[in-house]
Amino acid sequence: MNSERDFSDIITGLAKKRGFFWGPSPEIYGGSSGFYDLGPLGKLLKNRLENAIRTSFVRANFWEVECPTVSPEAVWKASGHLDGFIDPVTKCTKCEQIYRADNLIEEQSPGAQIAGKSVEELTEIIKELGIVCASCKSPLGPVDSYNLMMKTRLGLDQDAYLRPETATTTYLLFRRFLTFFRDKLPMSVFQIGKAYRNEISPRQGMLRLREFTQTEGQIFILEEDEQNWPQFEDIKDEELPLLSYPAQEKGKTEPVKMKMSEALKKGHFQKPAYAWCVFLAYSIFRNMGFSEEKMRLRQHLETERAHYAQDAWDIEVYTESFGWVECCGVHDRGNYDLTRHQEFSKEKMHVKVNQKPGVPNVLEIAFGVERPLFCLIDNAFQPESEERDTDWLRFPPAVAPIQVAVFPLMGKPELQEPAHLIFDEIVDAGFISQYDVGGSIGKRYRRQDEVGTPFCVTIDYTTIEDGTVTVRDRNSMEQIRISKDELIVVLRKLVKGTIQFESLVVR
RNA sequence: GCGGCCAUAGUCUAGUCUGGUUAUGAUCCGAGCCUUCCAAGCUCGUAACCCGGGUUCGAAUCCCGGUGGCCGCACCA
Repeated sequence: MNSERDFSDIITGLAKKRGFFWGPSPEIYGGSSGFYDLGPLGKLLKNRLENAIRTSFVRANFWEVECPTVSPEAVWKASGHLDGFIDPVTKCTKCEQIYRADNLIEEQSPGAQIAGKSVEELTEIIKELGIVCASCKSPLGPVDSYNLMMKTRLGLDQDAYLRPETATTTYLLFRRFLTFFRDKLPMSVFQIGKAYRNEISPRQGMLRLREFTQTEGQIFILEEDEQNWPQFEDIKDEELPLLSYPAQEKGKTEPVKMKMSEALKKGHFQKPAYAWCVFLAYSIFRNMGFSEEKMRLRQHLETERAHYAQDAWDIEVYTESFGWVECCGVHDRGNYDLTRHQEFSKEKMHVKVNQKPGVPNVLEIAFGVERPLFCLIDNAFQPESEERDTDWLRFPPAVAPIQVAVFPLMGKPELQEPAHLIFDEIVDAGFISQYDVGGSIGKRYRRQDEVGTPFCVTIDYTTIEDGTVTVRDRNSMEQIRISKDELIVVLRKLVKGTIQFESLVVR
Protein backbone atom coordinates (compact mmCIF):
# COMPACT_ATOMS: atom_id res chain seq x y z
CA MET A 1 0.00 0.00 0.00
CA ASN A 2 2.86 2.30 0.87
CA SER A 3 4.57 1.87 -2.46
CA GLU A 4 1.30 2.69 -4.23
CA ARG A 5 0.96 5.88 -2.28
CA ASP A 6 4.55 6.77 -2.93
CA PHE A 7 4.09 6.20 -6.63
CA SER A 8 1.08 8.48 -6.91
CA ASP A 9 3.07 11.07 -4.94
CA ILE A 10 5.86 10.82 -7.48
CA ILE A 11 3.43 11.28 -10.36
CA THR A 12 1.74 14.21 -8.63
CA GLY A 13 5.12 15.75 -7.78
CA LEU A 14 6.31 15.51 -11.37
CA ALA A 15 2.98 16.82 -12.63
CA LYS A 16 3.17 19.82 -10.32
CA LYS A 17 6.80 20.54 -11.03
CA ARG A 18 6.52 20.44 -14.80
CA GLY A 19 3.14 22.07 -15.19
CA PHE A 20 0.78 19.18 -15.92
CA PHE A 21 -1.66 19.87 -13.12
CA TRP A 22 -1.80 21.91 -9.93
CA GLY A 23 -4.11 21.83 -6.99
CA PRO A 24 -6.34 21.43 -5.24
CA SER A 25 -7.54 24.69 -6.66
CA PRO A 26 -7.63 27.55 -5.75
CA GLU A 27 -4.20 26.97 -4.24
CA ILE A 28 -3.53 30.48 -2.94
CA TYR A 29 -6.72 30.31 -0.88
CA GLY A 30 -5.97 26.93 0.57
CA GLY A 31 -7.74 24.88 -2.09
CA SER A 32 -10.97 22.88 -2.22
CA SER A 33 -10.62 19.17 -2.71
CA GLY A 34 -11.95 17.82 -5.97
CA PHE A 35 -10.77 20.75 -8.08
CA TYR A 36 -7.58 20.94 -10.12
CA ASP A 37 -5.98 23.37 -12.53
CA LEU A 38 -4.34 22.11 -15.68
CA GLY A 39 -1.00 23.71 -16.39
CA PRO A 40 0.29 24.32 -19.92
CA LEU A 41 1.48 20.75 -20.46
CA GLY A 42 -1.59 19.21 -18.87
CA LYS A 43 -3.81 21.27 -21.09
CA LEU A 44 -1.82 20.23 -24.16
CA LEU A 45 -2.10 16.61 -23.12
CA LYS A 46 -5.83 16.96 -22.51
CA ASN A 47 -6.26 18.56 -25.92
CA ARG A 48 -4.47 15.60 -27.46
CA LEU A 49 -6.75 13.17 -25.66
CA GLU A 50 -9.83 15.10 -26.66
CA ASN A 51 -8.66 15.19 -30.25
CA ALA A 52 -8.10 11.44 -30.18
CA ILE A 53 -11.61 11.00 -28.77
CA ARG A 54 -13.10 13.36 -31.32
CA THR A 55 -11.34 11.72 -34.26
CA SER A 56 -12.37 8.25 -33.09
CA PHE A 57 -16.02 9.18 -32.74
CA VAL A 58 -16.16 11.07 -36.01
CA ARG A 59 -14.58 8.15 -37.81
CA ALA A 60 -17.32 5.95 -36.34
CA ASN A 61 -19.93 8.33 -37.76
CA PHE A 62 -20.83 10.13 -34.53
CA TRP A 63 -21.69 13.85 -34.60
CA GLU A 64 -20.52 16.22 -31.90
CA VAL A 65 -22.89 18.51 -30.00
CA GLU A 66 -22.60 20.85 -27.04
CA CYS A 67 -25.26 21.61 -24.43
CA PRO A 68 -25.51 23.97 -21.46
CA THR A 69 -24.01 22.77 -18.19
CA VAL A 70 -26.89 24.23 -16.17
CA SER A 71 -30.47 23.01 -16.52
CA PRO A 72 -33.64 23.78 -14.56
CA GLU A 73 -34.95 21.42 -11.93
CA ALA A 74 -37.57 19.85 -14.19
CA VAL A 75 -34.87 18.17 -16.26
CA TRP A 76 -33.33 16.45 -13.26
CA LYS A 77 -36.70 15.50 -11.88
CA ALA A 78 -37.36 13.64 -15.14
CA SER A 79 -33.91 12.11 -15.42
CA GLY A 80 -34.24 10.68 -11.94
CA HIS A 81 -31.19 12.50 -10.64
CA LEU A 82 -33.13 14.69 -8.23
CA ASP A 83 -34.62 11.73 -6.42
CA GLY A 84 -32.17 9.05 -7.35
CA PHE A 85 -28.87 10.88 -7.24
CA ILE A 86 -29.13 11.31 -3.49
CA ASP A 87 -27.86 9.54 -0.47
CA PRO A 88 -30.25 9.28 2.45
CA VAL A 89 -28.02 9.84 5.47
CA THR A 90 -28.51 9.64 9.20
CA LYS A 91 -26.26 10.65 12.04
CA CYS A 92 -25.79 8.91 15.38
CA THR A 93 -27.09 11.19 18.14
CA LYS A 94 -24.20 10.22 20.40
CA CYS A 95 -21.02 9.46 18.47
CA GLU A 96 -21.99 11.51 15.39
CA GLN A 97 -21.07 8.72 13.01
CA ILE A 98 -22.78 9.21 9.66
CA TYR A 99 -24.45 6.33 7.83
CA ARG A 100 -26.25 5.70 4.61
CA ALA A 101 -29.73 5.20 6.06
CA ASP A 102 -30.84 2.66 3.45
CA ASN A 103 -27.69 0.56 3.84
CA LEU A 104 -27.99 0.58 7.61
CA ILE A 105 -31.62 -0.52 7.57
CA GLU A 106 -30.89 -3.28 5.07
CA GLU A 107 -27.99 -4.43 7.23
CA GLN A 108 -29.91 -4.62 10.50
CA SER A 109 -33.24 -5.63 9.07
CA PRO A 110 -32.71 -7.50 5.80
CA GLY A 111 -35.62 -7.40 3.41
CA ALA A 112 -37.17 -4.24 4.83
CA GLN A 113 -39.23 -2.32 2.27
CA ILE A 114 -37.06 0.73 1.69
CA ALA A 115 -36.96 1.15 -2.07
CA GLY A 116 -38.28 4.52 -3.17
CA LYS A 117 -39.08 5.71 0.35
CA SER A 118 -38.85 9.39 1.25
CA VAL A 119 -36.56 10.63 4.01
CA GLU A 120 -39.56 11.02 6.34
CA GLU A 121 -40.61 7.44 5.68
CA LEU A 122 -37.08 6.21 6.24
CA THR A 123 -36.95 8.06 9.56
CA GLU A 124 -40.20 6.31 10.51
CA ILE A 125 -38.84 2.92 9.45
CA ILE A 126 -35.73 3.40 11.56
CA LYS A 127 -37.93 4.12 14.58
CA GLU A 128 -40.27 1.18 13.95
CA LEU A 129 -37.58 -1.38 13.34
CA GLY A 130 -35.38 -0.13 16.12
CA ILE A 131 -32.35 0.52 13.93
CA VAL A 132 -29.44 1.89 15.97
CA CYS A 133 -25.91 3.18 15.45
CA ALA A 134 -23.75 0.31 14.29
CA SER A 135 -20.81 1.23 16.44
CA CYS A 136 -22.25 2.57 19.73
CA LYS A 137 -25.86 1.30 19.56
CA SER A 138 -27.27 4.76 20.33
CA PRO A 139 -30.41 6.16 18.69
CA LEU A 140 -30.12 7.75 15.25
CA GLY A 141 -31.13 11.23 14.17
CA PRO A 142 -33.67 12.02 11.44
CA VAL A 143 -32.84 10.91 7.92
CA ASP A 144 -31.60 13.69 5.72
CA SER A 145 -30.95 13.63 2.03
CA TYR A 146 -27.71 14.55 0.44
CA ASN A 147 -27.93 15.27 -3.27
CA LEU A 148 -24.77 14.89 -5.27
CA MET A 149 -25.83 17.59 -7.73
CA MET A 150 -24.60 21.15 -7.36
CA LYS A 151 -27.51 23.49 -6.97
CA THR A 152 -27.81 26.97 -8.36
CA ARG A 153 -30.53 29.41 -9.31
CA LEU A 154 -31.75 30.95 -12.52
CA GLY A 155 -32.88 34.52 -12.14
CA LEU A 156 -34.54 35.19 -8.83
CA ASP A 157 -36.30 32.01 -7.96
CA GLN A 158 -35.93 29.15 -10.40
CA ASP A 159 -34.05 26.19 -8.99
CA ALA A 160 -31.48 24.68 -11.29
CA TYR A 161 -28.60 22.22 -11.15
CA LEU A 162 -25.22 21.83 -12.75
CA ARG A 163 -25.35 18.67 -14.82
CA PRO A 164 -23.89 15.58 -13.14
CA GLU A 165 -23.50 13.99 -16.59
CA THR A 166 -23.58 15.24 -20.15
CA ALA A 167 -25.83 12.39 -21.30
CA THR A 168 -29.09 13.79 -19.98
CA THR A 169 -28.55 17.09 -21.78
CA THR A 170 -27.97 15.14 -24.99
CA TYR A 171 -31.23 13.18 -24.63
CA LEU A 172 -33.19 16.43 -24.43
CA LEU A 173 -32.27 17.10 -28.05
CA PHE A 174 -33.83 13.88 -29.31
CA ARG A 175 -36.51 15.53 -31.43
CA ARG A 176 -34.00 17.95 -32.95
CA PHE A 177 -31.79 15.00 -33.83
CA LEU A 178 -34.68 13.35 -35.64
CA THR A 179 -34.89 16.36 -37.92
CA PHE A 180 -31.14 16.61 -38.42
CA PHE A 181 -30.79 12.91 -39.18
CA ARG A 182 -33.92 13.00 -41.40
CA ASP A 183 -35.83 10.54 -39.22
CA LYS A 184 -33.35 7.79 -39.92
CA LEU A 185 -32.16 5.65 -37.05
CA PRO A 186 -29.65 4.81 -35.76
CA MET A 187 -28.45 8.31 -34.85
CA SER A 188 -25.01 8.68 -33.26
CA VAL A 189 -23.96 11.76 -31.33
CA PHE A 190 -21.38 12.63 -28.72
CA GLN A 191 -20.50 15.45 -26.38
CA ILE A 192 -17.31 16.49 -24.61
CA GLY A 193 -17.95 18.90 -21.78
CA LYS A 194 -17.89 19.74 -18.11
CA ALA A 195 -19.97 17.89 -15.55
CA TYR A 196 -20.23 18.41 -11.80
CA ARG A 197 -20.73 16.16 -8.80
CA ASN A 198 -20.75 17.37 -5.26
CA GLU A 199 -18.82 14.46 -3.80
CA ILE A 200 -18.87 14.36 -0.02
CA SER A 201 -15.20 13.72 0.38
CA PRO A 202 -13.22 13.42 -2.85
CA ARG A 203 -9.91 11.63 -2.52
CA GLN A 204 -7.29 10.26 -4.89
CA GLY A 205 -6.51 13.58 -6.53
CA MET A 206 -7.32 13.73 -10.22
CA LEU A 207 -9.33 10.51 -10.08
CA ARG A 208 -12.30 11.92 -8.20
CA LEU A 209 -13.22 15.45 -9.05
CA ARG A 210 -16.16 17.67 -8.29
CA GLU A 211 -15.78 19.31 -11.68
CA PHE A 212 -14.55 17.26 -14.58
CA THR A 213 -14.70 16.87 -18.31
CA GLN A 214 -16.92 14.12 -19.49
CA THR A 215 -17.19 12.44 -22.84
CA GLU A 216 -20.37 10.63 -23.67
CA GLY A 217 -21.37 9.09 -26.97
CA GLN A 218 -24.87 7.80 -27.64
CA ILE A 219 -26.47 5.72 -30.31
CA PHE A 220 -30.25 6.05 -30.54
CA ILE A 221 -31.23 2.75 -32.00
CA LEU A 222 -34.21 0.51 -32.68
CA GLU A 223 -34.35 -2.81 -30.96
CA GLU A 224 -34.27 -4.74 -34.24
CA ASP A 225 -31.14 -2.86 -35.37
CA GLU A 226 -29.33 -3.79 -32.17
CA GLN A 227 -29.39 -7.36 -33.39
CA ASN A 228 -28.78 -6.44 -36.99
CA TRP A 229 -25.68 -4.26 -36.92
CA PRO A 230 -23.61 -4.55 -40.12
CA GLN A 231 -20.56 -2.75 -38.65
CA PHE A 232 -20.04 -5.69 -36.34
CA GLU A 233 -18.60 -7.54 -39.32
CA ASP A 234 -15.65 -5.13 -39.38
CA ILE A 235 -14.62 -5.94 -35.83
CA LYS A 236 -15.65 -9.56 -35.41
CA ASP A 237 -12.06 -10.81 -35.48
CA GLU A 238 -10.72 -8.17 -33.07
CA GLU A 239 -9.50 -9.64 -29.80
CA LEU A 240 -10.37 -7.92 -26.54
CA PRO A 241 -9.30 -8.73 -22.96
CA LEU A 242 -12.64 -9.64 -21.43
CA LEU A 243 -13.51 -10.32 -17.81
CA SER A 244 -17.15 -11.35 -17.84
CA TYR A 245 -19.31 -11.35 -14.76
CA PRO A 246 -19.73 -15.14 -14.68
CA ALA A 247 -15.93 -15.36 -14.69
CA GLN A 248 -15.75 -12.89 -11.81
CA GLU A 249 -18.31 -14.88 -9.87
CA LYS A 250 -15.97 -17.84 -10.20
CA GLY A 251 -13.31 -15.67 -8.58
CA LYS A 252 -11.33 -14.93 -11.75
CA THR A 253 -9.51 -11.61 -12.05
CA GLU A 254 -7.49 -12.22 -15.20
CA PRO A 255 -9.18 -11.19 -18.44
CA VAL A 256 -9.35 -13.64 -21.33
CA LYS A 257 -8.36 -12.53 -24.82
CA MET A 258 -11.32 -13.30 -26.99
CA LYS A 259 -12.51 -12.51 -30.50
CA MET A 260 -15.62 -10.38 -30.54
CA SER A 261 -17.45 -12.97 -32.62
CA GLU A 262 -16.67 -15.61 -30.06
CA ALA A 263 -17.73 -13.37 -27.16
CA LEU A 264 -21.06 -12.86 -28.88
CA LYS A 265 -21.46 -16.57 -29.50
CA LYS A 266 -20.65 -17.36 -25.87
CA GLY A 267 -23.32 -14.93 -24.73
CA HIS A 268 -21.02 -12.37 -23.10
CA PHE A 269 -22.82 -9.85 -25.25
CA GLN A 270 -26.51 -10.06 -26.10
CA LYS A 271 -26.47 -7.53 -28.93
CA PRO A 272 -23.98 -7.03 -31.77
CA ALA A 273 -24.55 -3.26 -31.67
CA TYR A 274 -23.71 -3.12 -27.96
CA ALA A 275 -20.67 -5.32 -28.47
CA TRP A 276 -19.56 -2.93 -31.21
CA CYS A 277 -19.87 0.00 -28.76
CA VAL A 278 -17.65 -1.82 -26.30
CA PHE A 279 -15.10 -2.27 -29.04
CA LEU A 280 -15.39 1.40 -30.04
CA ALA A 281 -14.74 2.48 -26.46
CA TYR A 282 -11.72 0.20 -26.33
CA SER A 283 -10.39 1.60 -29.60
CA ILE A 284 -10.82 5.16 -28.30
CA PHE A 285 -8.62 4.25 -25.36
CA ARG A 286 -6.05 2.72 -27.68
CA ASN A 287 -6.09 5.92 -29.71
CA MET A 288 -5.53 7.92 -26.54
CA GLY A 289 -2.29 6.00 -26.23
CA PHE A 290 -3.06 3.20 -23.79
CA SER A 291 -1.26 -0.05 -24.44
CA GLU A 292 -3.28 -3.24 -24.60
CA GLU A 293 -1.45 -4.85 -21.69
CA LYS A 294 -2.61 -2.09 -19.35
CA MET A 295 -6.30 -2.43 -20.19
CA ARG A 296 -9.07 -4.84 -19.42
CA LEU A 297 -12.81 -4.91 -19.99
CA ARG A 298 -14.81 -5.86 -16.95
CA GLN A 299 -18.50 -6.61 -16.98
CA HIS A 300 -20.57 -5.24 -14.11
CA LEU A 301 -22.00 -7.75 -11.72
CA GLU A 302 -25.78 -7.66 -11.67
CA THR A 303 -25.66 -6.05 -8.22
CA GLU A 304 -23.50 -3.10 -9.27
CA ARG A 305 -25.51 -2.22 -12.34
CA ALA A 306 -27.60 0.94 -12.29
CA HIS A 307 -31.34 0.26 -12.25
CA TYR A 308 -31.81 1.33 -15.88
CA ALA A 309 -28.83 -0.57 -17.27
CA GLN A 310 -29.49 -3.82 -19.04
CA ASP A 311 -25.80 -4.52 -19.48
CA ALA A 312 -22.66 -2.67 -18.48
CA TRP A 313 -18.97 -3.13 -19.19
CA ASP A 314 -16.14 -0.96 -17.87
CA ILE A 315 -12.75 -0.27 -19.34
CA GLU A 316 -10.22 -0.45 -16.57
CA VAL A 317 -6.64 0.78 -16.84
CA TYR A 318 -3.83 -0.59 -14.72
CA THR A 319 -1.87 2.07 -12.85
CA GLU A 320 1.14 1.84 -10.56
CA SER A 321 -0.53 4.48 -8.38
CA PHE A 322 -3.88 2.86 -7.65
CA GLY A 323 -4.01 -0.55 -9.32
CA TRP A 324 -6.91 -1.10 -11.71
CA VAL A 325 -8.82 2.14 -12.27
CA GLU A 326 -12.33 2.31 -13.75
CA CYS A 327 -12.03 4.70 -16.66
CA CYS A 328 -15.00 4.16 -18.93
CA GLY A 329 -18.47 2.70 -18.78
CA VAL A 330 -20.38 1.28 -21.72
CA HIS A 331 -24.07 0.99 -20.91
CA ASP A 332 -27.08 -0.50 -22.54
CA ARG A 333 -29.59 2.01 -21.16
CA GLY A 334 -32.62 0.64 -22.97
CA ASN A 335 -35.28 3.29 -23.49
CA TYR A 336 -35.34 4.39 -19.85
CA ASP A 337 -34.18 7.97 -20.41
CA LEU A 338 -36.30 8.81 -23.45
CA THR A 339 -39.38 7.29 -21.86
CA ARG A 340 -38.88 9.34 -18.72
CA HIS A 341 -38.44 12.58 -20.67
CA GLN A 342 -41.47 11.75 -22.76
CA GLU A 343 -43.49 11.26 -19.61
CA PHE A 344 -42.28 14.42 -17.85
CA SER A 345 -42.04 16.83 -20.76
CA LYS A 346 -45.11 15.57 -22.62
CA GLU A 347 -43.03 15.75 -25.79
CA LYS A 348 -43.16 12.70 -28.02
CA MET A 349 -39.88 10.83 -27.96
CA HIS A 350 -40.74 8.12 -30.41
CA VAL A 351 -40.34 7.16 -34.03
CA LYS A 352 -42.67 5.20 -36.25
CA VAL A 353 -41.67 1.60 -36.64
CA ASN A 354 -43.91 -0.54 -38.84
CA GLN A 355 -46.68 2.04 -38.50
CA LYS A 356 -46.42 1.88 -34.70
CA PRO A 357 -44.78 4.46 -32.45
CA GLY A 358 -41.79 3.14 -30.52
CA VAL A 359 -39.25 4.73 -28.19
CA PRO A 360 -35.72 3.86 -29.31
CA ASN A 361 -33.07 2.40 -27.08
CA VAL A 362 -29.83 4.10 -26.17
CA LEU A 363 -26.36 2.60 -26.18
CA GLU A 364 -23.88 4.77 -24.37
CA ILE A 365 -20.13 5.18 -23.94
CA ALA A 366 -19.25 7.40 -20.99
CA PHE A 367 -15.98 8.46 -19.43
CA GLY A 368 -14.24 11.34 -17.71
CA VAL A 369 -11.20 12.78 -19.47
CA GLU A 370 -9.16 13.52 -16.35
CA ARG A 371 -8.92 9.89 -15.34
CA PRO A 372 -7.29 8.77 -18.59
CA LEU A 373 -5.14 11.90 -18.35
CA PHE A 374 -3.78 10.85 -14.98
CA CYS A 375 -3.56 7.18 -15.96
CA LEU A 376 -1.61 8.02 -19.09
CA ILE A 377 0.97 9.97 -17.10
CA ASP A 378 1.13 7.08 -14.64
CA ASN A 379 1.58 4.54 -17.45
CA ALA A 380 4.19 6.70 -19.19
CA PHE A 381 6.34 7.13 -16.09
CA GLN A 382 9.86 5.72 -16.25
CA PRO A 383 12.13 5.98 -13.22
CA GLU A 384 15.64 7.35 -13.42
CA SER A 385 18.33 4.85 -14.31
CA GLU A 386 22.09 4.65 -14.79
CA GLU A 387 21.98 6.00 -18.32
CA ARG A 388 19.43 8.67 -17.53
CA ASP A 389 19.39 10.27 -14.12
CA THR A 390 15.97 11.85 -14.18
CA ASP A 391 12.55 10.30 -14.14
CA TRP A 392 11.00 10.55 -17.59
CA LEU A 393 7.72 10.06 -19.40
CA ARG A 394 7.35 7.67 -22.27
CA PHE A 395 4.23 9.08 -23.94
CA PRO A 396 3.33 7.69 -27.34
CA PRO A 397 4.55 10.42 -29.76
CA ALA A 398 1.04 11.14 -31.03
CA VAL A 399 -0.23 12.27 -27.61
CA ALA A 400 2.92 13.82 -26.11
CA PRO A 401 2.22 17.42 -25.03
CA ILE A 402 5.31 18.76 -26.79
CA GLN A 403 6.19 16.78 -29.89
CA VAL A 404 9.46 18.38 -30.95
CA ALA A 405 12.01 20.48 -29.08
CA VAL A 406 14.52 22.60 -30.96
CA PHE A 407 17.98 23.41 -29.63
CA PRO A 408 20.95 25.30 -30.97
CA LEU A 409 23.90 23.24 -29.76
CA MET A 410 25.16 26.38 -28.02
CA GLY A 411 23.80 29.86 -27.51
CA LYS A 412 26.00 31.44 -30.18
CA PRO A 413 24.26 33.78 -32.62
CA GLU A 414 25.49 31.82 -35.65
CA LEU A 415 23.67 28.75 -34.31
CA GLN A 416 20.63 30.51 -32.90
CA GLU A 417 19.78 32.17 -36.16
CA PRO A 418 19.31 28.96 -38.22
CA ALA A 419 17.76 27.27 -35.17
CA HIS A 420 15.05 29.92 -35.00
CA LEU A 421 14.28 29.46 -38.68
CA ILE A 422 13.91 25.72 -38.25
CA PHE A 423 11.80 26.21 -35.13
CA ASP A 424 9.44 28.50 -37.07
CA GLU A 425 9.17 25.94 -39.82
CA ILE A 426 8.28 23.21 -37.32
CA VAL A 427 5.63 25.38 -35.66
CA ASP A 428 4.20 26.35 -39.04
CA ALA A 429 3.91 22.66 -39.87
CA GLY A 430 1.50 22.34 -36.95
CA PHE A 431 3.68 20.76 -34.29
CA ILE A 432 3.64 21.87 -30.69
CA SER A 433 7.28 22.71 -30.23
CA GLN A 434 9.58 24.30 -27.70
CA TYR A 435 12.78 26.24 -28.32
CA ASP A 436 15.35 25.96 -25.55
CA VAL A 437 18.80 27.47 -25.37
CA GLY A 438 19.35 27.36 -21.61
CA GLY A 439 22.01 25.13 -20.08
CA SER A 440 24.11 22.34 -21.55
CA ILE A 441 22.73 20.25 -24.37
CA GLY A 442 22.47 17.23 -22.08
CA LYS A 443 20.44 19.18 -19.58
CA ARG A 444 18.04 20.28 -22.28
CA TYR A 445 17.56 16.70 -23.48
CA ARG A 446 16.88 15.74 -19.89
CA ARG A 447 14.26 18.46 -19.47
CA GLN A 448 12.38 17.23 -22.51
CA ASP A 449 12.63 13.62 -21.35
CA GLU A 450 11.01 14.65 -18.11
CA VAL A 451 7.92 15.99 -19.89
CA GLY A 452 7.85 13.19 -22.44
CA THR A 453 8.87 15.01 -25.63
CA PRO A 454 9.61 12.22 -28.11
CA PHE A 455 12.00 14.08 -30.45
CA CYS A 456 14.60 16.83 -30.18
CA VAL A 457 16.13 18.60 -33.15
CA THR A 458 19.61 20.06 -32.64
CA ILE A 459 21.30 22.60 -34.86
CA ASP A 460 25.11 22.48 -34.74
CA TYR A 461 28.08 23.69 -36.80
CA THR A 462 27.56 20.92 -39.34
CA THR A 463 24.14 22.42 -40.03
CA ILE A 464 25.81 25.61 -41.21
CA GLU A 465 28.15 23.62 -43.47
CA ASP A 466 25.78 21.11 -45.10
CA GLY A 467 22.24 21.90 -44.01
CA THR A 468 21.73 18.80 -41.89
CA VAL A 469 20.33 18.65 -38.37
CA THR A 470 20.24 15.90 -35.77
CA VAL A 471 17.03 14.29 -34.55
CA ARG A 472 17.31 12.68 -31.15
CA ASP A 473 14.95 9.95 -30.00
CA ARG A 474 13.71 10.09 -26.42
CA ASN A 475 13.32 6.34 -25.89
CA SER A 476 16.69 5.16 -27.20
CA MET A 477 18.59 8.45 -26.72
CA GLU A 478 20.02 7.77 -30.18
CA GLN A 479 20.44 10.34 -32.94
CA ILE A 480 20.17 10.50 -36.68
CA ARG A 481 21.38 13.23 -38.96
CA ILE A 482 19.10 14.30 -41.78
CA SER A 483 18.79 17.20 -44.19
CA LYS A 484 16.66 20.02 -42.86
CA ASP A 485 14.67 19.84 -46.11
CA GLU A 486 13.26 16.45 -45.18
CA LEU A 487 12.90 17.29 -41.49
CA ILE A 488 9.17 18.10 -41.48
CA VAL A 489 8.24 15.01 -43.49
CA VAL A 490 10.28 12.74 -41.24
CA LEU A 491 8.94 14.33 -38.05
CA ARG A 492 5.36 13.88 -39.27
CA LYS A 493 5.93 10.20 -39.90
CA LEU A 494 7.70 9.73 -36.58
CA VAL A 495 4.95 11.48 -34.63
CA LYS A 496 2.22 9.63 -36.46
CA GLY A 497 4.07 6.38 -35.94
CA THR A 498 4.11 5.46 -39.62
CA ILE A 499 7.87 4.99 -39.35
CA GLN A 500 9.90 3.91 -36.36
CA PHE A 501 12.98 5.81 -35.30
CA GLU A 502 15.09 2.63 -35.21
CA SER A 503 14.55 2.13 -38.93
CA LEU A 504 16.27 5.47 -39.59
CA VAL A 505 19.34 4.79 -37.50
CA VAL A 506 22.43 4.12 -39.59
CA ARG A 507 24.63 1.55 -37.93
C1' G B 1 -18.75 13.83 7.67
C1' C B 2 -16.04 11.13 11.90
C1' G B 3 -11.25 9.24 14.10
C1' G B 4 -5.70 8.99 13.77
C1' C B 5 -1.32 11.25 11.62
C1' C B 6 0.44 15.52 8.95
C1' A B 7 1.34 20.86 6.56
C1' U B 8 8.59 24.96 6.09
C1' A B 9 11.30 28.08 -1.15
C1' G B 10 8.91 25.54 -7.69
C1' U B 11 10.24 20.27 -5.69
C1' C B 12 12.26 17.38 -1.52
C1' U B 13 13.74 18.60 3.34
C1' A B 14 16.40 20.29 8.76
C1' G B 15 14.56 22.85 12.81
C1' U B 16 8.97 21.90 16.38
C1' C B 17 9.23 17.57 21.76
C1' U B 18 12.50 21.60 25.36
C1' G B 19 9.50 29.14 22.32
C1' G B 20 14.89 33.25 21.85
C1' U B 21 20.62 35.79 16.45
C1' U B 22 19.95 36.78 9.71
C1' A B 23 15.23 29.70 9.42
C1' U B 24 19.13 24.19 7.39
C1' G B 25 20.56 21.58 3.24
C1' A B 26 19.81 19.61 -1.59
C1' U B 27 17.70 20.22 -6.13
C1' C B 28 15.30 23.24 -9.53
C1' C B 29 15.07 28.02 -11.68
C1' G B 30 17.34 32.86 -13.63
C1' A B 31 21.95 35.90 -15.20
C1' G B 32 27.11 35.61 -16.64
C1' C B 33 31.84 33.05 -17.96
C1' C B 34 33.17 28.53 -20.23
C1' U B 35 31.46 24.74 -23.51
C1' U B 36 31.25 21.41 -30.93
C1' C B 37 25.68 16.36 -28.38
C1' C B 38 23.34 13.61 -23.06
C1' A B 39 22.37 16.46 -15.58
C1' A B 40 30.18 19.22 -16.41
C1' G B 41 32.65 23.44 -13.86
C1' C B 42 33.00 28.44 -11.77
C1' U B 43 30.63 33.31 -10.16
C1' C B 44 26.29 35.77 -8.82
C1' G B 45 21.05 35.82 -7.90
C1' U B 46 15.50 34.78 -6.89
C1' A B 47 12.63 31.96 -3.62
C1' A B 48 9.42 29.27 2.19
C1' C B 49 7.32 28.64 8.02
C1' C B 50 -1.03 26.72 4.99
C1' C B 51 -4.89 30.55 6.80
C1' G B 52 -7.20 33.07 11.12
C1' G B 53 -7.25 33.85 16.25
C1' G B 54 -5.04 33.10 21.28
C1' U B 55 -0.95 32.54 25.17
C1' U B 56 3.87 35.16 25.68
C1' C B 57 8.49 40.43 26.39
C1' G B 58 9.05 37.04 22.13
C1' A B 59 5.65 31.73 18.19
C1' A B 60 7.83 27.87 12.38
C1' U B 61 7.84 25.86 17.52
C1' C B 62 2.60 25.92 22.58
C1' C B 63 -3.22 26.24 22.44
C1' C B 64 -8.05 26.82 19.62
C1' G B 65 -10.64 27.15 14.94
C1' G B 66 -10.49 26.75 9.61
C1' U B 67 -8.46 24.77 4.92
C1' G B 68 -5.83 20.98 2.54
C1' G B 69 -3.21 16.04 2.38
C1' C B 70 -2.53 10.73 3.80
C1' C B 71 -4.62 6.29 6.38
C1' G B 72 -9.14 3.85 8.43
C1' C B 73 -14.75 4.18 8.43
C1' A B 74 -18.50 6.04 5.27
C1' C B 75 -19.26 7.69 0.23
C1' C B 76 -17.96 7.14 -5.25
C1' A B 77 -25.79 6.90 -8.76
